[in-house]
Amino acid sequence: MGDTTYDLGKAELEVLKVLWDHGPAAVRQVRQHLHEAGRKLAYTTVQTFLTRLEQKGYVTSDKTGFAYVFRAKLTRERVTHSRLKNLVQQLYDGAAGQLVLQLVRTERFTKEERHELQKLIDMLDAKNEGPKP
Amino acid sequence: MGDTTYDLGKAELEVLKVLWDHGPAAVRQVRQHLHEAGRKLAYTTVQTFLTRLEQKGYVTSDKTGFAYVFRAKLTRERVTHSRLKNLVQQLYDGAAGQLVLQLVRTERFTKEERHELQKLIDMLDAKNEGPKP
DNA sequence: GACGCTCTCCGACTCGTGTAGTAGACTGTC
DNA sequence: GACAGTCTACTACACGAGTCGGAGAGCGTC
Repeated sequence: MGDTTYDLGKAELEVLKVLWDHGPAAVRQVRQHLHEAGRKLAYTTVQTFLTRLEQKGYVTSDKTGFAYVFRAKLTRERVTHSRLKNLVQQLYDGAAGQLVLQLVRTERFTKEERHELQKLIDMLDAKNEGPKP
Repeated sequence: MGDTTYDLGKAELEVLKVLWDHGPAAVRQVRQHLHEAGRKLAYTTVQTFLTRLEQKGYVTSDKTGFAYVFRAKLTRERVTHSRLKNLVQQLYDGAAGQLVLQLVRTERFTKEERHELQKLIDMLDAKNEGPKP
């Protein structure tokens, strides 16, 4: 489960991200948010993306009021996971650890993140004392 | 430095990966390796990719013997880094920690990797007691 | 009830990527 | 020195993604 590879273009993802960050929205609102993020697109362009996303089953729409309101169906976590899986697969033949190490090596972390990370590792350590995958 | 975004298509990356995994090679060898990995491509297709990679500056070629031998210029680490940066940027607005957490939460690690990770965190903890980027 | 605004639907165009064929150059062998 | 095999260079084409415009439908307002 969850091994699906979601084919999202760069721009499609931007649109989806607006829905994640700001919740359900109509074309106009989405476009507005994109504008504010420095992304100038024609109304119909945004609409095209939303329509395509819907065709792919990644968002749903319902027409309560005047215009269709779009809502993300696919979660950010799922996309992250899929993207990472892909990355790990393509670059490291599936050895995820290598990637995390590379990440931890090169990225900056806040103190909170380091703590959180520490906790997770402790959990991993605990969990991996015996049970099966 | 190193913030460049490398535009590599899926197939281009596969080819580049062969060079990473097996070292410099001519078209025929690359094609051979791809075949062994279950990827059947016409000779000229592979050649096209190598040429394009060279045009983009990601590989170099030199004609010592009969045929051109291609060598990766771009490293796997750079691509990983760039890809991750992109991912983090696109999905989390640059908050890398979030991604690592998600990764550590959902991926499996070997004992060695956990140790290595632990070491890195210790280093991070030490390093982040004061100095700036 | 006509005007204007906003929405949706559909079509269209461009560019990059994936894929490959053909023509001609080169090299080694009899 | 002619032939067979291999290499390179150039060209081509399809498809998806990114981008947008125009035609027509709904709705609110004077």
